[in-house]
Amino acid sequence: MPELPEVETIVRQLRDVVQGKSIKAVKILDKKVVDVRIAALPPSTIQRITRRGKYLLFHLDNNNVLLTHLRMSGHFQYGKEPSRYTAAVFHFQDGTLLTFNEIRRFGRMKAVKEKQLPKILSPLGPEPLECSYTVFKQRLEKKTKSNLKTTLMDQRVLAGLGNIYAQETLYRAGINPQRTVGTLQEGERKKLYHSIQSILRRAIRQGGTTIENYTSLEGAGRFQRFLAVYEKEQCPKKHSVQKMKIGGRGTYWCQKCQK
DNA sequence: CAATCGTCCTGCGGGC
DNA sequence: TGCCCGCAGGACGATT
Repeated sequence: MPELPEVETIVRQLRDVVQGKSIKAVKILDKKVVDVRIAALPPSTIQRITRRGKYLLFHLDNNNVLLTHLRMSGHFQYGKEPSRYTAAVFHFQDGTLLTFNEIRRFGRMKAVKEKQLPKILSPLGPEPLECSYTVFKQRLEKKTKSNLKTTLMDQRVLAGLGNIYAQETLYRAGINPQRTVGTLQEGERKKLYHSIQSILRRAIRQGGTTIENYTSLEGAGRFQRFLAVYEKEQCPKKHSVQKMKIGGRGTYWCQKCQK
């Protein structure tokens, strides 16, 4: 499940291989996943590739943007022939190709105008890695009665954390995911803030986490080596890890390390 | 306001 | 061995 570090990794790799290239033709194989209007756009060059939260954006000519969300299993492949999961194929002027693939068909790619972006992206909270502690604290203040882990995954509060990194940051901060936001002491909140910063940075450095479907363009990420609780039986201190549902989502945590 | 539930969709694992 | 069933999960809307 691509979260911020995985999307950031993919964005960086896409920049290396397709930024600046001219799109000759787009073939859409799954109309549910990919907006058919994309095939009708005038021939364009990929000017820039950016990320906002878990969204990935291809900025084309004429202020057109391909707004992409990978959800659970969306992924790109460069220079490989389409597979049964390919939703769209981008053919470039130089003869190379990029495929957008989606196994579970939850991912989306749509065409929007640059001008529409502020409005479309306005519900999103700040970028975790560009967010000061003061802003982080302010964001949490609006959710004092809510469950902490669910709040970390709420894209309107902070944009980019998903199920894996919410659990990992809480472990590192030593905080029980069942806690309510308002019960955090100042010291705990600071520790959580710093955990988010360091885990996301490290995960990006490691090329993301590869669990099941996620592969970046260059293959597997390496952060799964550093996971402390997610899908683990023991935490790094060899305590047994619990699993429970929080907000309907599987949650791993250590009863001894997280209070 | 917060939590829960249903929906979308497919692969996979458990059970028999 | 093979089939069927149910689960998982990000976002979002509807309901409790």
